[in-house]
Amino acid sequence: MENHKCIDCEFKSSASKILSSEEFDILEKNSALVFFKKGDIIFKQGALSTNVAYLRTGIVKIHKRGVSHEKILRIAKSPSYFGIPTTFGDKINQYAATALEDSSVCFIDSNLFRNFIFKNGKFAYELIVELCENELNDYERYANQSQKQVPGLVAETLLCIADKIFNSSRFNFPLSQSELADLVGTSRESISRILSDFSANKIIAFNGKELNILKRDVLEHISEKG
DNA sequence: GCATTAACCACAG
DNA sequence: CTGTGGTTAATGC
Repeated sequence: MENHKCIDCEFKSSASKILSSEEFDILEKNSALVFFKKGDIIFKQGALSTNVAYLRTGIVKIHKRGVSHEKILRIAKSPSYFGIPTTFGDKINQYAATALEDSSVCFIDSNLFRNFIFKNGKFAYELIVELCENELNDYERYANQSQKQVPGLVAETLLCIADKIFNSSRFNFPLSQSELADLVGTSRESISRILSDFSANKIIAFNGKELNILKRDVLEHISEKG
């Protein structure tokens, strides 16, 4: 645990911006700021959850063990809450979270968090907005996942990560190929072949882990035609 | 039938 | 962890 001053935090959620200074005091006494390295597990599937998790800085993957292998459900970028469903939906974590980049997370006591929701309607509203945005994004991806061919899904995913997470067409790709497979819902071998193919056609270029999207229009086309 | 797509396996850097 | 080749199953002309 680190000493932290919630009221001065530069990374407040839009919900917590609404809190009063008294509420910030209570928040501070009932939360912990924890730093994670890339690859660190933030919380495990199957473990007891007593805190809400707020991603203050960094990027994490939300993943869940399926019948045969791991499925990445979502990539979350700061600032965002990523442990609300697992804290309020069940006592036991129904999914896991792992840092994809060095990250800092605030763990907030769930009883306190529940109190804020009860007492502060605007706070609750901001949370609902965030949860809804996530849900709509997920619906969008699930709708396509069963209808596009794999190269289309890969193209879509690369564009999505570029636009929504890094706001750039050139960035350090945060996932391994097998993680990308688990996110898209395909095999690691298919990812390898598709990425090689994209590279051979100069649509993208990998420089180590740095991805450069060279032909966004082609990628968009592949993403759409599925 | 024949072609395409993609998964699974195995093995090699 | 990634790249490839062989094989196999499903699907669509």
